[in-house]
Amino acid sequence: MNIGEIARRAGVSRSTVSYALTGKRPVSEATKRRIQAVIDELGYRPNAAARALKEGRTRTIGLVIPPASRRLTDMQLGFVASVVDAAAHADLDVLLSPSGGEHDRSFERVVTGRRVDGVILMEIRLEDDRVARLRQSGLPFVGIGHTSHPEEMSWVDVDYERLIASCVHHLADLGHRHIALVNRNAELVAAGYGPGHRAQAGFDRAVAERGLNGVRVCSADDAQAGQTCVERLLAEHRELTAIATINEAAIPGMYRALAGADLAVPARFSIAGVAAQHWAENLHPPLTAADVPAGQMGAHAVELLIQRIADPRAPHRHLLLAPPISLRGTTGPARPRP
Amino acid sequence: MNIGEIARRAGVSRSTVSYALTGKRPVSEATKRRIQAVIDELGYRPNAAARALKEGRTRTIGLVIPPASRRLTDMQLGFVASVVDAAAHADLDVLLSPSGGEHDRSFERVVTGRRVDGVILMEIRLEDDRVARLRQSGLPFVGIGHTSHPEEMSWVDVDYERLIASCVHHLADLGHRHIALVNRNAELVAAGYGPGHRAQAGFDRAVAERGLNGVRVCSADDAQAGQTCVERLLAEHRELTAIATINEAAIPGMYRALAGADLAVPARFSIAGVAAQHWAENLHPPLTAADVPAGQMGAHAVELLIQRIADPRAPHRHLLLAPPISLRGTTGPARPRP
DNA sequence: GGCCTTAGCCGAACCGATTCGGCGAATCGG
DNA sequence: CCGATTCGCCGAATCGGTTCGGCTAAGGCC
Repeated sequence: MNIGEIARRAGVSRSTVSYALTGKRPVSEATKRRIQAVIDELGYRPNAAARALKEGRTRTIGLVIPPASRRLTDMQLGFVASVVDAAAHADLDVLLSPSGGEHDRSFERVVTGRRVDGVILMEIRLEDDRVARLRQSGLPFVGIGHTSHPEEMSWVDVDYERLIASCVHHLADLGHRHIALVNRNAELVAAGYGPGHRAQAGFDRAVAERGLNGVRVCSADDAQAGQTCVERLLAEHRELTAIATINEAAIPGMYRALAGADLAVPARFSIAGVAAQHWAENLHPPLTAADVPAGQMGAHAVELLIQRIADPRAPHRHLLLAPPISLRGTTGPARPRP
Repeated sequence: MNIGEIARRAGVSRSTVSYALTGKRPVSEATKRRIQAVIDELGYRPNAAARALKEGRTRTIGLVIPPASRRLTDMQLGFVASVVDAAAHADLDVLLSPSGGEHDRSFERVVTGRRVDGVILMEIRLEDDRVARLRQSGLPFVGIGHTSHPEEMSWVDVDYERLIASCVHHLADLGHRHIALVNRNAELVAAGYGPGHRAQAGFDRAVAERGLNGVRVCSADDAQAGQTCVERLLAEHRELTAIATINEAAIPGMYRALAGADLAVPARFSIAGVAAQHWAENLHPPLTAADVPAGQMGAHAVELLIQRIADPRAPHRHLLLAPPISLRGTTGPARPRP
């Protein structure tokens, strides 16, 4: 079921079959039809490996995700889904590669084995050696997130700094003077996870600008941890009346901690955050949050990558998204705690 | 940076480099070291396409997931993660292919373009034409889930029938006489989604065996739908005291509906279900459920697939998992509703 | 009618690996 | 010391496509 077989049955040469399929040289209508008939009959598809070998491109992109052991957040899941979707629309296949854990063999295979035409990198650290690795390999790549040298690569990202600042300003406008930031898990932030650092920066800036009392804490990325984190927070900072957060997964636990402390939301306590729209809407009550358009981001990343593959020496492009805050009713006027 | 370059710099032939790397023929230690030195210096990796072309295998497996538009359940996410993980451990790459939506081009490419050595198929319908397609193509594949002809393919699956029956028996043992089954969304079940049908079968069987009053409903797969579904259920069946469910995503909404109706769990109302362990544990209160070991299932699927690739004519193997119910405190003795 | 263009097709080289047959030298047994 | 094995390596074929140069016949032009 190779091109030679098709050629033989159609009574033409292999090159003619190839040209009939790609259209890169003229082939008579009659011959085209004859070839197509044979192809349909035998269900022939060109061998991807042979084509990749000769053409020097694989029509495949790599998607580097956090290691499987770590659970993806709802937002990350949205990225993956939209990347896969956008790639499918562009007739590209997606090769998944978990990295950051123990098996960096997968990442190495993808980067250096010429298995893909380009790479989309998720969960980027401020100093990320995968970026260095990709840069030196010359493989086109686009980040979802960026490093401390944003100009040296193409990326799309969420402007966590600005968004968290917006949350703080929003809360301050409502009269809140004592606000906590609940960040992602401490190891991630310590390892230089960009969103974690930028959220801190935005929080600090807004707190300073408004002359507020700000507290920063980290919580592991699950509901249980969110609950104990906020319980402690409430106990240790009795004047606290609001929380800003980028830790999606911990939010249900925060709700529980507040309910347990008899602090109704938003009557007695306010929460605002940055989260995937789907997640924010499905919380109860729905979270007032900057809705990260995960679906668009993945699509943009694919688009950027396709351009980069087409012209690897074009200047880098960046896309910093700062969606507006959707008021859903978890923030209200400050009321001092009893 | 191809094998010829390495060979030239090491002063040997290309075949010797190949044999030095694969070890399929003896090569002297001295030559091996010399070759390895050149390889390390240049950072050479064999071209995957060329190797795939010659060897006739790609060292890649395809993972066919539900279309990106649909959100993956926590359980499905667990499958994906564990498949990727297990594949990485076996030095296999994973090609993602969304299917079932509009872009079945991706599926066709994977199946017929010889881009993968085998396929893992998720979310299988009782009558699934992708299975027919794969069978006729001769490509080895393993299902996570199975069709109405279970003997004609290899698969791993959760014994929903037995597990839901166990839930019902457990509830009956606690004295519940009026039990509802909350299934996955209606379209999916109508389309012949296996777990949905088998859950119904198990529910009906157990209800009949214990002479109970059983109600079957479907709920869309999100919290909001779960809430309205249970609210209606409670209103229309005032004697109901327990729910069995396989609809993970709807459970938080069910909790809310019960709380809204002043039915404390488990004091006045009981819930038992089938869910990913991680999900059940992170609910509040933690759900009494048969914990689907999503992680193991993905690993098993990969293992089965590897065997199948190695010997495509070996008899099919099946793995039907029926994990025990973990009592976490959402079920208690029946108490008639006011 | 002769010459030039062009459409339409063929043959062969090539991409970068694997793999098989074979060859020279070293080793071994008798 | 000679024939048989074994070791270590090479050369060439091969996988299945794409692509380039070239050939033939038909058509256009003066």
